[in-house]
Amino acid sequence: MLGSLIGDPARANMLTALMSGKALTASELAAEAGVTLQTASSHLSKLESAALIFRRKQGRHNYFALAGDEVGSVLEAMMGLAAKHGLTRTRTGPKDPALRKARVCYDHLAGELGVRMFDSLRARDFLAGPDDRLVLTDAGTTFISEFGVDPEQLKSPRRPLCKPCLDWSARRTHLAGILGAAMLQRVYELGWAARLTDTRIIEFSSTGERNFLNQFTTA
Amino acid sequence: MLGSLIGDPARANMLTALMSGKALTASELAAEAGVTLQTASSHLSKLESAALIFRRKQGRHNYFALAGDEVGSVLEAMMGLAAKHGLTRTRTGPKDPALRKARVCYDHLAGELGVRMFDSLRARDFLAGPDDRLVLTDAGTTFISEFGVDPEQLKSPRRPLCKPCLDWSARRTHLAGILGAAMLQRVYELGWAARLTDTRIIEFSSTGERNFLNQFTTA
DNA sequence: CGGATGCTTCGATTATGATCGAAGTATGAA
DNA sequence: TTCATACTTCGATCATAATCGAAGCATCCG
Repeated sequence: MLGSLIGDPARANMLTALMSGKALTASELAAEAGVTLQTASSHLSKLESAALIFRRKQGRHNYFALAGDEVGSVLEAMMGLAAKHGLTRTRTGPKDPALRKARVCYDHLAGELGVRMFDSLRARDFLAGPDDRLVLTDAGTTFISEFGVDPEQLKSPRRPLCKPCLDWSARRTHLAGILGAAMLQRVYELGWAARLTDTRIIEFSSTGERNFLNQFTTA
Repeated sequence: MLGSLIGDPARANMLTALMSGKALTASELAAEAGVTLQTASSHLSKLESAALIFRRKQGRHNYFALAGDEVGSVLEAMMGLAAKHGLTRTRTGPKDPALRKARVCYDHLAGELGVRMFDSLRARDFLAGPDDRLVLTDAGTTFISEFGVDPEQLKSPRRPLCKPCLDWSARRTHLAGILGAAMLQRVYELGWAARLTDTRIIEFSSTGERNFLNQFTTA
């Protein structure tokens, strides 16, 4: 059944990664999904059997890609509806504590710290409006400016400024959109954290984490 | 997660029944799904929490319906893909012959007649390009103008003009996008067909259907 | 050739969620 | 008012499938 195939978070994350249009190896997809290679292999076999993806073997590398535009289109429609309705994933996210704590989701911060940031911005009225129409308040604009994010660089006709993104591990919302991406970039610039190579883990230094928690207080 | 919500067979069967556009009671939906009333109730609660359906209580009866045309559209796309890939456990498309023939998919024509329109436009080179980049040809622009659709009103920065949409019942493509919606509106204006109240069925008069088949010939 | 890397397959573990019996509440009808 | 019907909620049961360690196969590279 298509729904249950896509409904598994690990498979959903792999399909999401493949929606970029790039062909990825099993190892890369395992990292995207935050599962072991054997688990990923098992999932990929199911997706392939369902003709949602196809594989191309190059030596010892297996490259996987979405089977066609129709697949991508349906996935996109589903994600759009899911995003609009703020649907909760049933899995609680990856086992790896580091991934649970802070990781890359597309291009913004996810995990407990990602949720923390969102909650903080919400609690302090830096973000306002219902989840499907989040806006940055004047106070919020001031806040991010002082944090080092230039509001002027956030304008884009094609991508929302603020967008809630349902966090896989925390079952709550973290901040996506242009602002989410810019905030993560700023965290990198400040040297508070860095992305571990070939994973989605974002590793904070102890000082960086302390600074982050202070900056994005929920008290 | 949307996928897993829809992926459960009982829920899938209930959603399928609701795609007719009619509101059904919990008891009716339990029968559709082949589960007890208490199980159905539990499932319906989940679907309602996910805003995929809404309920209307009339005395002791609870009527459930899909939350909107958008939900129906996504479900239809999923089912179309599932059917095409042989992933479905149930019959392809609705059992109601009227729904199979012509129904609303979001805001455009689906079903056999919807596929017929698309095939016709394709066969006569009114639409060109690969499916992910469909464009209206000059001949096509002339054709739709003569049909009574104003090309100037079709411009939108936010929505594609032509877009293929996988048809649930026919396992083939029907036309979505602005043009698809405009064409359906025109069919209504011409009095060839009308949407049945409280359903997604589009009912053609015999004259209307004859005219439609002539207009969108595949010969 | 031997060791490293990429990946598949097997099998045991366990978290998850569908399921239904039981019980309770709300509404309708006689 | 009593009984029937529609539906919700609770909780125990258990089937399912995701998960990863272990092992094996295929390919690459020094």
